[in-house]
Amino acid sequence: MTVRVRFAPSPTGHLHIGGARTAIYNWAFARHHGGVFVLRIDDTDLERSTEENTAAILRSLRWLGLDWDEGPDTGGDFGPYYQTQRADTYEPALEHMKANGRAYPCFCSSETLEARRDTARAKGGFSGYDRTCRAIPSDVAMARIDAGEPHVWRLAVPSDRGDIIVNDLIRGETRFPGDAMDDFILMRTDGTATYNFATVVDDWTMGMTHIIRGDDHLSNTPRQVVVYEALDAPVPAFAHMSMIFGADGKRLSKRHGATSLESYAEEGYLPEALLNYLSLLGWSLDGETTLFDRETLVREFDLSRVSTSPAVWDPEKLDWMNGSYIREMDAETFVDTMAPWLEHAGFVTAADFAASREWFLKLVPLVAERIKHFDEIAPKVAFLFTEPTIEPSVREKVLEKDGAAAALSAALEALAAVEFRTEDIEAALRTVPETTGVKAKVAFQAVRVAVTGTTVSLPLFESLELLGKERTLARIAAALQMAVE
RNA sequence: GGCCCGUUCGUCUAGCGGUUUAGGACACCGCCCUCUCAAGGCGGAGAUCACGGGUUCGAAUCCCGUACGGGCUACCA
Repeated sequence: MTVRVRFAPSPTGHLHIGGARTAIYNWAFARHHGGVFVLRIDDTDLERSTEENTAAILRSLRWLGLDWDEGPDTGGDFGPYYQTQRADTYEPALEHMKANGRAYPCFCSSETLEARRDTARAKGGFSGYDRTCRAIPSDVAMARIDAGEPHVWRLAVPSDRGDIIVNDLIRGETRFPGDAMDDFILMRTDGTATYNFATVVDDWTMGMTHIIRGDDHLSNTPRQVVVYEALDAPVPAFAHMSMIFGADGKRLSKRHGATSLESYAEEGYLPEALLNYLSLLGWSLDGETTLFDRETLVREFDLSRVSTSPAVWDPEKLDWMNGSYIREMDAETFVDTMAPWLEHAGFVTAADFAASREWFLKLVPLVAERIKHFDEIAPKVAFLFTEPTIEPSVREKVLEKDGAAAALSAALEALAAVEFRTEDIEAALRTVPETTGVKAKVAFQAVRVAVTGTTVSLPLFESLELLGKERTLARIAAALQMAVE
């Protein structure tokens, strides 16, 4: 049997980290088994669902490198792939359940329901629907419906159903007491299907073989199992992964920082790194391997290795991992990736990149091992495109230090005499401590500040080569003025 | 309140009854490298396996309970 799995986000916002991981696991599972990965947009929350959000979610999934075999944009034999467009399948499903006595109309008002629930809960024990309307003879019920009385349709949980056992692929056997099962609402007064009814009908009619989702749905599973049974539909296999928490042990939310995948893209994280990191949040390849590519994930992914306990989102580890991927990039790709960041900073234009590609390629090794994500790049290379301003405190600490002026003067002279290549620049600057008696560290820091404006910079000799002789000498001369004043 | 799930270094995890002085990764600390910062190399500290009972010759691993955390308990999804 072909494996069919789905990712069914609600377009009420951008793709969240947790949703992204659910998508990855479903995708990896499908690809591992040569199955079908389906994307369905669960847009039944009309109030909050938007087309923009749907588009953003698709964009984020693609950015991650996930592809789907069936979905809203790709089509497929099991469409439509928007839940709102599947509403006409719920009515026949309900008819089936009416016919076999597994659905019944309920005329209880929300208010009486609420009151009964409160008293039941106060007494302790079962607080679900008390099945009042289940006792109404069907001809009476039909008459009331015909008379136009408002009603919902409820699931009739068989009284002899017994415990519902879910053999979860991640957590193993989970048993839910049958007598704690609620005759929950399938169809609302307005004729729309509730979540637990709609998803089951959708998953069934779309031929899903495995439902892989967050464990916030674990408690919904026995309810859904009973619906499958009432529909005489095959029950799919379930796998519930734990959720992602923030550092405080609460569900990850906005107050923990960026939670949408899009914001990570905007900060210059690489999709490969996010995929890798997210994969490892609740799954392990072998306990040792931390860096792996998409093909390895597909080859090795296994639900039995998915963790049962919640994982805490760790931005520092993501940073490390992203940095690691950045360092592994080849220079050409790096240049292409950094281009938009430098353009956005206003340093260069796309044309500059094409014209000076060699120059940019030289910049790569200097900056690659110093950033964790691409939005850190602009400040590090700013001195190459704009005139640095030297903070008074830096000026005092470095340029006005004893020997700094002498060192700058000597550096100016030595550099003026050489070709501007890294090796020659280094050789020239190394003569400065000898000729002036100024300590190398002091001399080099003076030059660094003169040229970059900062005490921390990219490697000095290489930086000077990239800056070029003219600009370098001008900046050192200007700094020398400051030093002697 | 009821039902369900979870609990191994700060964090992600390995571990599926003896091979464990509980392994790896991030973070942290130290040393090396070194023109600053990184990156890299080497080393270190860090977990009485939530707690309490069992079962067993033997338990992080199996069972029960307790605590704590989370989820569901809606005419939300």
